[in-house]
Amino acid sequence: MGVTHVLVRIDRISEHVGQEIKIGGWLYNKRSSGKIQFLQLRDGTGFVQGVLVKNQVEPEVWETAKQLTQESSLYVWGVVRADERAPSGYELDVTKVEIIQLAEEYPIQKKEHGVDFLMDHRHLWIRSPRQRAILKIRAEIIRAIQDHLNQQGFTLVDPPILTPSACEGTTNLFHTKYFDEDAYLTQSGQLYMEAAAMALNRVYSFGPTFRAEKSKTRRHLIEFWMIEPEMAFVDHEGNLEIQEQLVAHIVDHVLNHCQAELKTLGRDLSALEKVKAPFPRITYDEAVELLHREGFSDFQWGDDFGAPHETKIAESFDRPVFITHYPTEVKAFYMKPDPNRPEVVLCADLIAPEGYGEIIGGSQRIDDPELLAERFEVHRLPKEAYAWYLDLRKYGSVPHSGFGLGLERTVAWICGLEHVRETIPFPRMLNRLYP
RNA sequence: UCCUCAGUAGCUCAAUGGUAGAGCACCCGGCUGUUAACCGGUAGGUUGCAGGUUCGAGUCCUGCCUGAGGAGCCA
Repeated sequence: MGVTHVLVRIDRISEHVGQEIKIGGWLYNKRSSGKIQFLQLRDGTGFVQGVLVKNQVEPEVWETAKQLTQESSLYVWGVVRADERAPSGYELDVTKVEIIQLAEEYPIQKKEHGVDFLMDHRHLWIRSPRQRAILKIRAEIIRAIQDHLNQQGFTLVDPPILTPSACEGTTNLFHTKYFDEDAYLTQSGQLYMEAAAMALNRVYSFGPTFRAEKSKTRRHLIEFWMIEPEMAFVDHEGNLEIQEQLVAHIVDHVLNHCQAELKTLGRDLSALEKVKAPFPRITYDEAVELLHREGFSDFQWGDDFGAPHETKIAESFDRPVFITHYPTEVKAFYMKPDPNRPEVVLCADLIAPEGYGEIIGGSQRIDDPELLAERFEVHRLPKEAYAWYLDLRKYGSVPHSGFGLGLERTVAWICGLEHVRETIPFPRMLNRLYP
């Protein structure tokens, strides 16, 4: 028999007031005076302070506690007591301490550190309350997405990670070998999801994505995770409704399940509470007019928006905002042109509030085989490599739409973070492959 | 790839071209309610690397390396 079945989790400690319990955890910090010691304990589920008074515990227990170093692992026995002075409302009057391992001098201290130092120690940094809160919220966001999509009749489909060629043919891919052939790490599962939508109707993927871009900003990772839903028989307007319901559900779920974590992060909840469907929609044309009014007078129709433009547009709204009908030229080859106005496509980017930028890019896809072939010519894509994709329009093509939601940008926005590097356990960035 | 900034003790940072320092952490001692506890003490250095200017360089100059912020590109 293991020991875990008798351990109490710190997040359940309120159920054990007055009882003597055993917890397994780590010493997060220690404060002491001559005759009293305060042990700051964490077990991954929460934090609690253990208290030892010298003349109330066995001398061996006192001496054992005195030896403890920061991040030493240990079992602690003690009696749970409600205490208004404790941040969590509960304390543990320690009766016994058993050291599992006495930690060496711990590199991360309870003070400010530089980014480079913390990233070098990411494997330890994730133990801190703030990083723990972010990773918990990330997990709850994933749960909210899967719960919502499953409930809406979507089926999870996993596209390949090793691919024979580019999905969109624009960004730089990570090259590798597939025995004697060339292969690339996926930059999007979308084209495969279009195939899946013709088989299973409403589908979504959730997986890692790789971009070998020399991007070096607070919004970029080399390896990141995307949710890519694809829906048969759904048009542009239906696509937007599915997106706004999903995002509103994510925010609602986090507000309902992560109050403690949001508090740890100091997140402004009022900004999140405003995130209710429907979201405002403006066309690309209207966005350009808005930019002209707001000081970007040299912005030309036909240009794509940069980060400062997205931020300015987002500032005009208190909820995420859809920008629709971009010029065909600046968007991907598979997007369906507006039948009434072929110079723009039936697409939308969802821009998060507070300057977090684009969190969703989506569109209605081209379903006409001849038009799709034409787009291949314009974009100079090799038809042989995409023969299977073109097949989808030959054998029962239907109107369909889809989108990709960037998980890390969504986590950064909901958590109110400065940089996406904190939203993923071990970020892969331009200058970082370690740890 | 381009622009801007930075690199000094384990960490965070000071030091007018003139003896390299402080706080925190570690270690030792003190303290009965601490919240990044506090008080006293010990120890801790190839100032990113290579050149150059100078009587003298952490400081000025040149090149390189590493990192950060941003741009482009994107989610």
